[in-house]
Amino acid sequence: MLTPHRRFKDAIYEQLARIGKASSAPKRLELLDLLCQGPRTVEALANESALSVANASQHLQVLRAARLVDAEKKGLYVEYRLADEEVGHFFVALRGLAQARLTEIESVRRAYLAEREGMEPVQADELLRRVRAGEVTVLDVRPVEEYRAGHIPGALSVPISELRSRLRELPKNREIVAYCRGPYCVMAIEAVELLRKKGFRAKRMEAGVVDWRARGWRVETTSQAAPA
Amino acid sequence: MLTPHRRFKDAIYEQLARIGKASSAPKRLELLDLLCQGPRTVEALANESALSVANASQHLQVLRAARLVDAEKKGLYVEYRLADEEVGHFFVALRGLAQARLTEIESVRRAYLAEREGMEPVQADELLRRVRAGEVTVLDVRPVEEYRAGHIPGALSVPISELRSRLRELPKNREIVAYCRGPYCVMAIEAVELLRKKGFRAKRMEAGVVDWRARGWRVETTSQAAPA
DNA sequence: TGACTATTCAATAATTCGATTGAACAATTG
DNA sequence: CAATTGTTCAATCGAATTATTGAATAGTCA
Repeated sequence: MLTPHRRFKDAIYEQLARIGKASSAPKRLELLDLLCQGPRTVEALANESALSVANASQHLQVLRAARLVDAEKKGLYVEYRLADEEVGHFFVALRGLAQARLTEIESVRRAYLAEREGMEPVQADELLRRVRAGEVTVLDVRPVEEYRAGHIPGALSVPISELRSRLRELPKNREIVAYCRGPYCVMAIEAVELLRKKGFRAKRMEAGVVDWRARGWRVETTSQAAPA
Repeated sequence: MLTPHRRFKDAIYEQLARIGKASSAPKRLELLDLLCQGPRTVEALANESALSVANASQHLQVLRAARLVDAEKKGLYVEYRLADEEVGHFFVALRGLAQARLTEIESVRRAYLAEREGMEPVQADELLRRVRAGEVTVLDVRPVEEYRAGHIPGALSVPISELRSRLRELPKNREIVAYCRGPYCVMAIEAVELLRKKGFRAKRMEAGVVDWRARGWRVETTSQAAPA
């Protein structure tokens, strides 16, 4: 009593579940999120996600088995990257669904960000529009490598670690919008706090490059200049 | 050595993983797919997905715990439904990603549909355009309840089971486009086969109502006429 | 070539997950 | 009220996952 029809359906949904399974471990989602910012070595991924290298490697291979990431040996290191833009879009969809449906996420966020984000809730769409229109100075506060791998067109790269010493590069009168890896990354929040304290008009944008890309908008990359 | 920052990230990704976990079992994805077509009772879901009722109920509760579906008691039955349109969009994204990245899906599909789908690969976007423009007669060959729960505007409801006896209702000269639950559903394929044999000009559209909705297009519903 | 490094593999133990079964519960019907 | 029906709960077992550890592999660099 196992019709061909049933076999077919089982096979199809089993394939779909490969994607779900790959997305079912918190640490794998963290790795995916990081990879959405740009390619990285196993070691870098392990460090940033607080995993042992062996453990990170294992998770990465699960992701690779699900065809979500690709690996390429580059010199001494193996570099992992998203297999496809579509993977980023999927991640955005998953994150958006979680945000929309799981109220726990908002609680967690509030508990952590608490008062520091005294930032009035900015109208996300309106802010995006102004960023696109070039009406504000856009700051990418992620590490430079991530900026190089892809950033919002026109954005300046000022990693959070260098921000304090590079304040003079920024306009006092024009509004500044800072972004980082996405809604659950704190770099842009810290940047805005610092900027405001120093008298700048600054806002945080929750969206990151993945979100930008997912909307079908162009992303700028800086080709790595290979030193002779 | 567990910074607040790390705790925060762990908590966030753990939440995201709830969605992934819920989507990690083939049978749950099948249930989701069915629910994308419209609300259903536990029994109906169990039947259509070849699960025992107890088993289906268990899976449904996992989905509910992840806030992907809602349950409502309706008389003697409990009716499950998608918790939100967004869930449908997520399912479409997951299915699309699987289709794009997992070549195995195409193999499985070909192996099953094989020659029967001697159907030339239709340009999906072009077909959608013509359907939207009303340039063709659109046939919804799913069971009536699903048609009622939501269908493509202007579509005629002709369940596959009734198609043979209702051929006279259809135009001989105008092109007919049949759709069903989606790309992995065979009802529309069977419909097109029959229609062609009977001399109609018929094509299959892979997209279903979820896909339609995911594009932000309007879906028509038929309010259930309550019999006195 | 030989030391070194980044990554992966293999084995283990702890945990979680899924299907199955039969009982429990709740609402309806006669 | 008792019988019926639809759904959920609880317990069990086998399978699959995860983190951990230490060893193996395959490259690089001097």
